[in-house]
Amino acid sequence: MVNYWLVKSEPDAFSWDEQVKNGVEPWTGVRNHLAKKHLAAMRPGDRAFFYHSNIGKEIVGIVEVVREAYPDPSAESGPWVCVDMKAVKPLKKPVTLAAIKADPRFAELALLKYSRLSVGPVSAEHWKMLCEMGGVDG
DNA sequence: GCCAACGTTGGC
DNA sequence: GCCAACGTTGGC
Repeated sequence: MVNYWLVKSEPDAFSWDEQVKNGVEPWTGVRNHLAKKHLAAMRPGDRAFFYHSNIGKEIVGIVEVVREAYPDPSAESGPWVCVDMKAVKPLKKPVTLAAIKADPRFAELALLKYSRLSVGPVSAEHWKMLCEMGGVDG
């Protein structure tokens, strides 16, 4: 069973271009308990949208989880975890936040419902719709 | 255990 | 630069 997710990054801190260039990258720095719960639920093979927050405000690519949650080396203390992500492919056409908001079918999407959550689930239906909007196959 | 104050995130 | 949402902290 493959699950789908959406992860946010400020491109100033870590961008899709860097993800592509580096290949496999640890997804670190999550300091929110709900987001951490989502990280811990990820399994190798799960896929996630890579979203640029603040600058761009659009989904720019698809990544795949290659290593399940392990202790976040960037955390000095606490129970924080990270996963390793691998770039799969960019969207042919980035899907903007404005475009997502304009479609009422996305009202329940975690990205909209919990705007400050940096890691959230995406339903299979939403995944398919967003891939179509982005011009790629899931 | 409640709640006000404060900090951070992220959209606008 | 502002503000809303939300998490955290600290006084009581």
